Amino acid sequence: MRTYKDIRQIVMERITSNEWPMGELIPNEQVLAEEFGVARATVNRAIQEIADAGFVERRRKAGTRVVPRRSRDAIVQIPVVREQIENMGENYRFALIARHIVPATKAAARELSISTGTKAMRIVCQHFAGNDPWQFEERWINLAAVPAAREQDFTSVGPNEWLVREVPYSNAEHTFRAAAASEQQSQHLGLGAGDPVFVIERKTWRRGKTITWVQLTHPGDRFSMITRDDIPYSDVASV
Amino acid sequence: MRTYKDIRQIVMERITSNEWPMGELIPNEQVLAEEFGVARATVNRAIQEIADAGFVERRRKAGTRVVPRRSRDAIVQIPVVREQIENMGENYRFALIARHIVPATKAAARELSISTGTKAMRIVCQHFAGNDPWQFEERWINLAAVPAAREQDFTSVGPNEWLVREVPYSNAEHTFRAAAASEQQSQHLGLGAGDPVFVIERKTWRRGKTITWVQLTHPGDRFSMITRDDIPYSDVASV
DNA sequence: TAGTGGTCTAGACCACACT
DNA sequence: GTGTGGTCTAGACCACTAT
Repeated sequence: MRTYKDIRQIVMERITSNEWPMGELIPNEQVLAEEFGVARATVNRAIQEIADAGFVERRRKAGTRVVPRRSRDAIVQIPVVREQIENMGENYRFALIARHIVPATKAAARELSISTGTKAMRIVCQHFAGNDPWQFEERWINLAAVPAAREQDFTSVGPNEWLVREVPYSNAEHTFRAAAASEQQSQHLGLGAGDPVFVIERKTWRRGKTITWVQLTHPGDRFSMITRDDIPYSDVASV
Repeated sequence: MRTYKDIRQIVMERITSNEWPMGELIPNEQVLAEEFGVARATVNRAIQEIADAGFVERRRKAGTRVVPRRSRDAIVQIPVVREQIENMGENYRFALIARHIVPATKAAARELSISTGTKAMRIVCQHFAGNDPWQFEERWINLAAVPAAREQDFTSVGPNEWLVREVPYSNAEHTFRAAAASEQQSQHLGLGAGDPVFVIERKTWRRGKTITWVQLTHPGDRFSMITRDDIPYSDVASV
């Protein structure tokens, strides 16, 4: 018997082979159910998932249409620094450089959505792969959102690992960019001044309160992010 | 009546509020169906989608368990350069710098999975936002995979737009990194030698044949990628 | 108004993996 | 062996929207 997965694959093949051209309507559920000899609900599930993946658009009465241009999404795994280093077979080490409770700078206040001058926690630290510096971390924590951070000294458990445990479900915004290393960054990363660095900037919040804002800086010559984006539900050979 | 979306949200709230703690089993479908007064299939659909989003793991006989640590995925929209520039309200312009059919270099042959010295198409071009250089493009096309490229001069339609039309459904691998601008890159992007650039590298293939390998270089001080990652199916305020 | 997708149900049977 | 999730069905009714 044909399962919804079979149907999902057949439909995807008809799309990717241009048997059903971009921009055109495909047969309706009733017709496909008869063709495949299954209930309409089975066809519905198959095509529903294809629509979720963005290859077709469905509208009541109008029918289901192959989406014209496939704008490509990449799913990037934001690395968890300890895991990333250990997966490389290197020894992970973390070093706290500074931990202060100080008035927020203008930039920090803007990112944390607090008033300039409000006290917040500033943390600077660094992560090593073996003996090589891997990541330099500059962080602000909004103490109004996470008051328990006051009790943490962050010498043994890094701020990220602690925050992930403390506030497991938060929204996030990431920015990736290339920059020239600041003097402090280049010193801690063992680079020359102005050398290129890859910066991941992350802001997380929950229920309207910003929790933390952090800049993670990596040596440009030793870091990259890779993502592999295959056509789902398809037999298009992936290698 | 309660819909599967209601149930999906209620279940997500129980997860994100730690009412159902990380690592623990949640009640089985039958129990939840009775609690919510719906059919088991309705509960199944709700939790299935939560499992697809990665918040729970389901195993027959073992039940459904809240996934312990939420490793964060970011969904990055790979920009389509023309759209990106036009969305900024700038005028898009494209300029072909070189188009040759030449023996593949060692690096190009490796990336295209062809023998060193096999003839392939080399394209160098550049994209402008208004009068400012925005992206410098260095591309190889595998002529064995896309023979029709020989007939294209790529003076009016850029190679990317042409390839997207010619081979709409291909698999892809993206790499993001920071680098120092090469001499050619810095000249065309109006940068100083060694200035930081953000490089997007893309390789696409279909049915085992690599189609193209391209490096897209952007001025580090004018380019970044941003991604916003909200907890789905949840009322966790997103601002 | 009519045609399409969206969803639910009650029941059934199956596949898997823990015991 | 047995309890869980995985899937299918036939029918039903609803929601939306193109015409």
